[in-house]
Amino acid sequence: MPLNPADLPSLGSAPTASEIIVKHIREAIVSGAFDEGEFIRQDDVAKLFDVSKIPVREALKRLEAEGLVEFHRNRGAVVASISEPEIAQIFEVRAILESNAIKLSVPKMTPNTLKRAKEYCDAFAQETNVARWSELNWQFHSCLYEDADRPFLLNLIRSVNDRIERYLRIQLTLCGGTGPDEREHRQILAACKKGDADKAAEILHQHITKTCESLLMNLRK
Amino acid sequence: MPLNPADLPSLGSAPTASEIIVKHIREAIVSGAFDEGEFIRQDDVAKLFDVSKIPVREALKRLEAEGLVEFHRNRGAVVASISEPEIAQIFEVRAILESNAIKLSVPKMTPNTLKRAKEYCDAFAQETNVARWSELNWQFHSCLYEDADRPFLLNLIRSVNDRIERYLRIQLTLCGGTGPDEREHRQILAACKKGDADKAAEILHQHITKTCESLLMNLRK
DNA sequence: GAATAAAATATCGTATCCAATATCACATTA
DNA sequence: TAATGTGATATTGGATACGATATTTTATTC
Repeated sequence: MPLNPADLPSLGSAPTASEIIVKHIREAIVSGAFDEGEFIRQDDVAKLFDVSKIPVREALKRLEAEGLVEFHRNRGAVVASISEPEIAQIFEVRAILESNAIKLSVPKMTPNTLKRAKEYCDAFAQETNVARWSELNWQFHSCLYEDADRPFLLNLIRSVNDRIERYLRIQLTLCGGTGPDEREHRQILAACKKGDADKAAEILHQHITKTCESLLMNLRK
Repeated sequence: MPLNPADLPSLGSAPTASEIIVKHIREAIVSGAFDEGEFIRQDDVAKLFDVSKIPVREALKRLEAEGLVEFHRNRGAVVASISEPEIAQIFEVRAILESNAIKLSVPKMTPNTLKRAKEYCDAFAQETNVARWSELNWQFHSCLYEDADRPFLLNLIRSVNDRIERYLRIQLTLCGGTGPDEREHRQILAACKKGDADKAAEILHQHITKTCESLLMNLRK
């Protein structure tokens, strides 16, 4: 049998209440639907999903481990607020991880991946909706790392990205415009097409660093 | 008052039951006290700490997010077992993160840090107890990254290390001997003393890669 | 008005219960 | 005998109700 039975049950069965809640709250935080520092009331969430508080508390504990919420003892969970130095450090880690990921990916990159990346890039250039823009941005970035075939690294990159996406969206909502981003994306893509892994990594590193600087500048105003 | 009262309660007050349980189970998994794939029964843990199931379940959800346990639906939590390719990927990420961390740290490294690192290194060379050896190994490594002043990066490195420490300990228990490790530690230390950040990063990268190869070899037998 | 006391609110945790499901031993059948 | 079906059991996932504790807000007193 080609399938390992031990791996299937957790994948095949319906998600638990706590899993569903984790997913929704994570999405709400990442997308910026919650305000920074806003309290997430257990009772409110429980009523919203029509469940008891137990799965809600489990969900919040999980999100705490992901760095998306913080617990204040006997006061509850708040949407994690990230200081400027922390944002800078998270972007720094992004630059490190993603430049290494693309370096591993480029030598194995398929024409199909390049085609998909170009499509995301084109769609990204035309999009005006913030949520969709953010989605396409991630699609573009992550598909450049996929051929590296490093699921652990890719999951880590996703988790690190989740922590700062709300700030990127806030910036974009306030300031609009993705001009320099698109140009840099095309440069990265060109380096990938040429098979120049080091060049792609270098541009990507600069791209992420620049995004961070721009974000911090806009956040300070 | 120089302190913000809102930030204190979570730091100053006694940990919650769930926090205590997280800490103990994490330690038990990391240290290898649990067998890989072993079920962690909610009732057993609850009785052990003399609490109800709720804080236990919250603790297990947290550890799931950290990658230390896996849930099998309606069967419970098991100690996460990591496949060989996953181990290789985790070590690869370690090499990436830690070599970058030491690169950031070396230019700012204080004489005191170098002194502490040497002490850990010396103690490491004489130690025979596995748990203590592992502790000193981490102390040595992490103190080399501290002067970088990047708490987010350091926490990430710790979390990644936690996932594989149980395998390192198993290897050490079975095979003993830390000869090559100690020599490489001294080489890293020498590069740090000289202020050669790139050299330190390079040796560290090789050191971690070699540790991984050696671990996989021993695990396969 | 400032300091203290009391009430309201929400979390953290307990105890008990129930339903769904996975496992295992056993019985049945081909 | 081997494969399949069938309970019995155990454990999880979750509900409910309650108590304890800590924080915030309101009210009261000086």
